[in-house]
Amino acid sequence: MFEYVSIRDIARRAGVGVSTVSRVLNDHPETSQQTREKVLRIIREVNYRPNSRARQLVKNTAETICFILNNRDVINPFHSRVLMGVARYARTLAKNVIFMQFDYPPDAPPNRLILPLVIWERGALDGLVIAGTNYPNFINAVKALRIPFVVFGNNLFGDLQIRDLHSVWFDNEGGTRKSTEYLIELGHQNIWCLVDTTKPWYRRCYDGYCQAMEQHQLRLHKLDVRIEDSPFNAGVEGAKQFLHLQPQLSAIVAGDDEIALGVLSGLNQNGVRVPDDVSLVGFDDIEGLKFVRPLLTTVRVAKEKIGEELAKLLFELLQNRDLPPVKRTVSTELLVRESSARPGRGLGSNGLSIEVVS
Amino acid sequence: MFEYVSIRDIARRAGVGVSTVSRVLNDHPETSQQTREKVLRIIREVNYRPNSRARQLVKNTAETICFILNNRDVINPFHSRVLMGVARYARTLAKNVIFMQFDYPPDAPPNRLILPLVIWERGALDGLVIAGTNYPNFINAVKALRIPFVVFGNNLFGDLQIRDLHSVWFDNEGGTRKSTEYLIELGHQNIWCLVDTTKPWYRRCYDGYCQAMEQHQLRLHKLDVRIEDSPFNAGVEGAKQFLHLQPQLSAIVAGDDEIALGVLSGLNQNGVRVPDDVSLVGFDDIEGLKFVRPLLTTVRVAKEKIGEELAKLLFELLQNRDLPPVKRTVSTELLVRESSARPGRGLGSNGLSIEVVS
DNA sequence: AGGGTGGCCGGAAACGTTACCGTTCCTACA
DNA sequence: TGTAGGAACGGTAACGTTTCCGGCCACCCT
Repeated sequence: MFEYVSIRDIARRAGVGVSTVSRVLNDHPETSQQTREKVLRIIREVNYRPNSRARQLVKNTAETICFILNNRDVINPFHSRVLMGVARYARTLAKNVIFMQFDYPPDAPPNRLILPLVIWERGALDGLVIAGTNYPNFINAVKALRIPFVVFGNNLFGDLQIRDLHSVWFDNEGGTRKSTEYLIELGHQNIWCLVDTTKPWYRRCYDGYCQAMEQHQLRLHKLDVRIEDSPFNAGVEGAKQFLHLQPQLSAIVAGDDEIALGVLSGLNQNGVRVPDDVSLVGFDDIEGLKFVRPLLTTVRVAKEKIGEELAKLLFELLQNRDLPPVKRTVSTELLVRESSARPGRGLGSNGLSIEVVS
Repeated sequence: MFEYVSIRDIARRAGVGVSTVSRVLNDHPETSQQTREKVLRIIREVNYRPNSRARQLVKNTAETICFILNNRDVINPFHSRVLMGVARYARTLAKNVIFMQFDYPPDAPPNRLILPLVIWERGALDGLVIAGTNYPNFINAVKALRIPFVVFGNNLFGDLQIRDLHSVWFDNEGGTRKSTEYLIELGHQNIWCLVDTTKPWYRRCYDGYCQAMEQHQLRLHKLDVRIEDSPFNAGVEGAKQFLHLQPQLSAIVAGDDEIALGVLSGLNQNGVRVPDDVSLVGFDDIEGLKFVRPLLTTVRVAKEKIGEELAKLLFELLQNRDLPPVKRTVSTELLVRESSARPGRGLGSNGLSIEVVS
């Protein structure tokens, strides 16, 4: 190795006690100006850097949280933004963020779930941000460890008591309601919603769609598909079914942007033009779609803000362990672009393309 | 708080010494079968979980590395794959990965750089994976701390002595050489390379292109642009200049996929068809391009593999601090899709579309 | 002059482990 | 029977901090 200089060395060289050095390091007021300066000088001279592990041991804090991405084999653009939000917020508080990916079977009982070591052990973590796709068993297993945690709500499966959790959501329902209302205001009536209602998040989309339609006393049209792997492919498949419904069908609300892209692709291949023949709206505002024409009208989710709120809530919880469970929602914003237009042919997109920027 | 059970409690309850409990916990052989079982039973009964901080303190290891993403305000799809590779590899060794984003001015002297606390302090980290865009000052500042580190090489600026670093690269030069050679084999001769040679990584692309061209004694054509923010826009601009060169120009090698998309967009807008009029190849194989037609011929980079190699190299270095500096390169692979074809009109892409899958 | 007060500081216990070292006890072998 | 040796285990000193407690001294007030 190489020479390790500890607080005791500093104390010796400065001719003071270790507690004095500690006080200087931690900006405690009960030190005289000159001792403080002397100590600081020595510290700089020998390039002393305190050992955080020892401090954490005695202060019983890790200064670290864990962002755990469950049941995902990649960090998709959505979650990478969320992670960034968490990391950024944590940094303002000089806390660290451990990133961890973890897979677990949804049906294993909580006490049989083998959690990552860093979670199971004591002291490595102050708290946990649970992201990715999640099921009750994992949440309950973490709960049993009595470690403070917050959950990203939208991709949560099962019948958890949300009111017992600290969670952050984006407003899936409100967003889809907004996009549906926008279509209605454009003059569309025959609006279809393409979702997979076995997934709670798509289900909430559908609920938002229903609210808007019912308020305007329009008939509900649902195309309910099973999305296993690729939402894009589901969209392509959906488009095929929509072909039979043309031209009565005049607009489509897709559960997310990937589905919408599938629909777009499927319709294009069959000569149906968007938005001339059919209007299309998505959800999420995923990145990397600036190359696709027509530009997709969608609902923007402030992804980084979600991460920020997750971290903020967790640190609030760490400050006050008795904080009553709270569900926070990050609002969404309609982004009108090129894939939507008034019904009735010939009305191209150009005249209507308005970009809303926050 | 709530009751904290320590190794001493276990020892007391089991009627053994603390060292015996420790031996059981760490699978040391010098324990009898029955003591071991008794201790384990008590541990389960009271749900004891060892405190990792204390262990780390005495063993002088953090079991943790840090993935630091420098000078990026988002985790782009490329780096999210790299991070995933690092996290996955670390997990096989039961190590943790701290994720951190950090910005620094390229021109600040190393000793004036204020590093993140977790790096500067002792004990929080065993080593460092340096990713994102980097400059010599940061590397030197980390070097001065004597903390083991590895660097993702491709986005490195400046005249660092690479031979003094542990670094992992993907083969930018070889990849572009391959894609250029492929175009040459298709029959193209008038091939242009669109890059920004002030950036080392694009420079390496250009070098690869040159190697292929020179080997076949073809004339070099470089369109050298300055890319400040958006490679896509640079591509669009580049396309405009290419218009004047048509129809002599028959193929374009773009520095990366984003540039290529800009070129594609720019050419399309001006009625030049890809690949019928001009062939186009990119670099990186970025995700989310499955929606763009024609599908882009490009060079695939095994992004997750890069992360894996970074982590692997770092842990090797932690095992053996005297490991001589090594530069490892992850190979690339040509991905022939739809944006490239034989020169001479009318030859559409369909007949030539071959997907190479690893 | 004596006592009270407050600023400053040093000693040492604690945090929860691991690792070293020494002790005990049992077995095997001369 | 005596002893060597090894298995099993307990005590305790570390690891490098923070914090509590008590002591010293200077100063001020009565």
